[in-house]
Amino acid sequence: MSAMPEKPALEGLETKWDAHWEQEGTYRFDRTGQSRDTIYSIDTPPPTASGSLHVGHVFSYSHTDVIARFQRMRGRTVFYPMGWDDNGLPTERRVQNYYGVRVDPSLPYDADYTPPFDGDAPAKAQQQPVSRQNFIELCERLTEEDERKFEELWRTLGLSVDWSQTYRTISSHARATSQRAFLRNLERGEAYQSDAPTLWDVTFRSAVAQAELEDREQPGTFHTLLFTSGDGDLRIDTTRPELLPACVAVVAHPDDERYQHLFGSTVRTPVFDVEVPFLAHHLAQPDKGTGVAMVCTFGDMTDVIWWRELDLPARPVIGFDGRFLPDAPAAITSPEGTALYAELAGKTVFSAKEALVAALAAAERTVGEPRRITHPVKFYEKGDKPLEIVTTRQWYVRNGGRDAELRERLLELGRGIEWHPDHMRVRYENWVQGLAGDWLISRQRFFGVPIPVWYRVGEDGETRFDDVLLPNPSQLPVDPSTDVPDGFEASQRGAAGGFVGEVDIMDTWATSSLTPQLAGGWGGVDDELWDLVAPFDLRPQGQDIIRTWLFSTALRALFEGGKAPWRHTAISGWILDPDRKKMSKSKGNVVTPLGMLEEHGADGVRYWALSSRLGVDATLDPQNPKMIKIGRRLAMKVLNAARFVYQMEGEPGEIANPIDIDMLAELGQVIDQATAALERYDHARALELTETFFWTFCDDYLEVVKQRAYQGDEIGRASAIGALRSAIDVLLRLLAPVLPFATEEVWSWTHEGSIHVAPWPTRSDLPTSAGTTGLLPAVSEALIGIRRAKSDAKASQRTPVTHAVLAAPSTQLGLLEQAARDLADVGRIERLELVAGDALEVRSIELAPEGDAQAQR
RNA sequence: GGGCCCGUAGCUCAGUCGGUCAGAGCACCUCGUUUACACCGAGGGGGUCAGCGGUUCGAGCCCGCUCGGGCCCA
Repeated sequence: MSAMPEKPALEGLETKWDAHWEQEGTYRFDRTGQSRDTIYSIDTPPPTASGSLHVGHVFSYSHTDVIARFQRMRGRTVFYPMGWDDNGLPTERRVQNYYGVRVDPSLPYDADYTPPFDGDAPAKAQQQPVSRQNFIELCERLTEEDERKFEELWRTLGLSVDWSQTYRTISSHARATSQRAFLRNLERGEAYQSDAPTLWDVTFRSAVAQAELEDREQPGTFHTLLFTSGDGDLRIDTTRPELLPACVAVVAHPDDERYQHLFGSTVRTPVFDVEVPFLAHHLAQPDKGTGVAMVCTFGDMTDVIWWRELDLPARPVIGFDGRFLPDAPAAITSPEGTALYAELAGKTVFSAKEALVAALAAAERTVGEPRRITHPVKFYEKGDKPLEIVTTRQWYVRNGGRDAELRERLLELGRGIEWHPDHMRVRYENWVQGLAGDWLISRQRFFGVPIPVWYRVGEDGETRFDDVLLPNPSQLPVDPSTDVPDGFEASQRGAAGGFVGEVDIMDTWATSSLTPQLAGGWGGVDDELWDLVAPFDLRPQGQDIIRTWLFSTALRALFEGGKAPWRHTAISGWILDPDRKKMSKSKGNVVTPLGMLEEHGADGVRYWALSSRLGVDATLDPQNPKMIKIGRRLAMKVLNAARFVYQMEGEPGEIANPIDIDMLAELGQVIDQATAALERYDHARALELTETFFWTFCDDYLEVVKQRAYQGDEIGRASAIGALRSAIDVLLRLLAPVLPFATEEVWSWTHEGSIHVAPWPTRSDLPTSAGTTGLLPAVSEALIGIRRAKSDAKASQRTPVTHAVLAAPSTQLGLLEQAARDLADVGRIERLELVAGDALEVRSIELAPEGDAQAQR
């Protein structure tokens, strides 16, 4: 116990109690003697280490913490680890720019490597090539600093994380786990490689998955091209005339009256003069342009569908760099066509379009002027050039996109999870039902978890991609670009009869989808732990990553264990600025969370976050953070009210006074309702109930019994003090998950041990089992009447009253008589008369003459 | 084009099972410097529950349509 201060304050509580909790191991996860049922496990989102934490993080992580604290107080051993996502593009870029290096996977590891710069790399520095392993080590070094800052912020916010349970997505452990899971997917046929048209970012020169796409409205131009058909010129509108050399067919809708006679015939492309079939397909839109579309390999995903379903040849023209390939497709045979293609070779899409439009115009194979339009174009979410589609060999993981049975199992899994709020399940279901293909997990980047395979090289020197060489599990993690498969020598790398390593890495989600496994010691790392924590109780996360993180985690769990990775998922909303815009760095409306915590205090900030229900967006005006101020006021009130109660002298005794009993009975209801709300993950409701009662407790009950607690007879005092202390002890515990600092401070004045491991209150903690009678509400109402009478008379609330008449309906009259003495005391009423009436009201009030009022002071 | 969420006081939001639900806080106005609290307290005014129609004895709540806002997918 610590001494009760004369004037309690919120300042400094964060530092004081964080250090104390760390020292005492208050939030330490101790598995001794635990079973799965006694543990509450949380699959915490690992924030991106190289990013910065913003108020949205503070918001949603507070939602998680309140549940962790509630479960801990209910007696569960809480497994609440924290991860850092330091694997991925943001980290890759930051490390490149910080140290002035870039990965070259062909380089050997250098154990004594020193980077050319250390945070002072000039903007346009020539980046020094380093091996992947060296790059990973630099990443680990740099992100350690970020992670320390993050941890500090989380500690200031009061997250009850066990800081000895942290993991990093680029660590050796994470790479090994990620590779192990991939190899198991491969073994079971859930992962496979395939040569297929792939969405491709030409800037990053990497394949992109469906989950990473976004549509952006872009200006475009419609050109009308003239093909040659059996009945002469055939008009075809296109926004991508430059793909004409890649044209493999033209299509119209099977019901389109205009083209019935042409289905099954062939047409010739303008200028390149290639013969292509005129086919029917239901995806052709009759109302778009002339209703005929040219099919090119590949302009968009519809081309891919046509190509696949109509069994068309591939005539690719765009290379990995986004430029036209050097050689024309073999179908172009005319001298004019060949010559024209030679002009396009090596050009960017943009330049090729200009050149081809000019050539078409010169040949008079266009009609009218180009029409400017705006249309949605697919982009990589981190990219700034439209995606192209190129055919490449990639690795995929099955996800139900091409398998109805698997899709149904995923939907079933989703139905087995309790979603908070429930309607978020629909977003998951929409995503699963909308999947267009399997999950492309290979990335042509350098930093990340390598795909752990090698390929045999034939005696002819050709790589046999179908002859995959796997590491043995004890080797993990491996980097195939430097490690050597069993049975080979390093010298055989790339040699005939030898091997080559896969250079691609995995999509970051291929690692992030394993956060339960990473945190829980899956895969032989710590089997005992895994059995204790999996499946996890809770996955908290943002609504924006249901289609990525939540979905991919569910998928991996389905493959590994056949069931959902968690029992509950709690989805937090966005933070919006006062204009209802989502806060983001690019809009410049981001508030730094640490500054906010320092200015207003953690309890106030938490109150703001916890006033919002799950799944609901919250607004925050950084200039005027009303809710934070209200939370701060509540925390301050807690300090003052508790101090007032605890400093009353006298021993608590039997709860004998009717109003004391009724106050506790009301509190009993609050306990039940708040507990039920938290059990259904409705922290906002629990807070609202508790807070409302707390203010009534302070403003009305406390005022009413104050006099008796100080100067009443022994029985009256003992009853008041007993009721006050019981109530405060309960209220503090109800508020502890929301206001961990203020409540711990107060608790420490009169209790040993932390409030955060004290038992969650129940009705049986109360020194009375009586039901509510309506006395406390009646007293509140009477009190408001008395106060209003004084207010109307423009008198101070302290003004003595010589005589007051209070009318009440018979039901309340009997109750009020039980509290008449206390009411008279708080109103300073010399003679309080209770009479029957229709409504509870003050009939008359006689204030003492001014002189007497002065005398009171 | 399809799906989901939202629309309640000037603002931010609650409203559980259809029946004391027209609510809270903030803001505003008035009063008060009280031995827990001026980082304060007390009191007060303020709403056509987006609109229209339906179900019902009864609708903020259930159903349909319309309007407006947001998000996701195509």
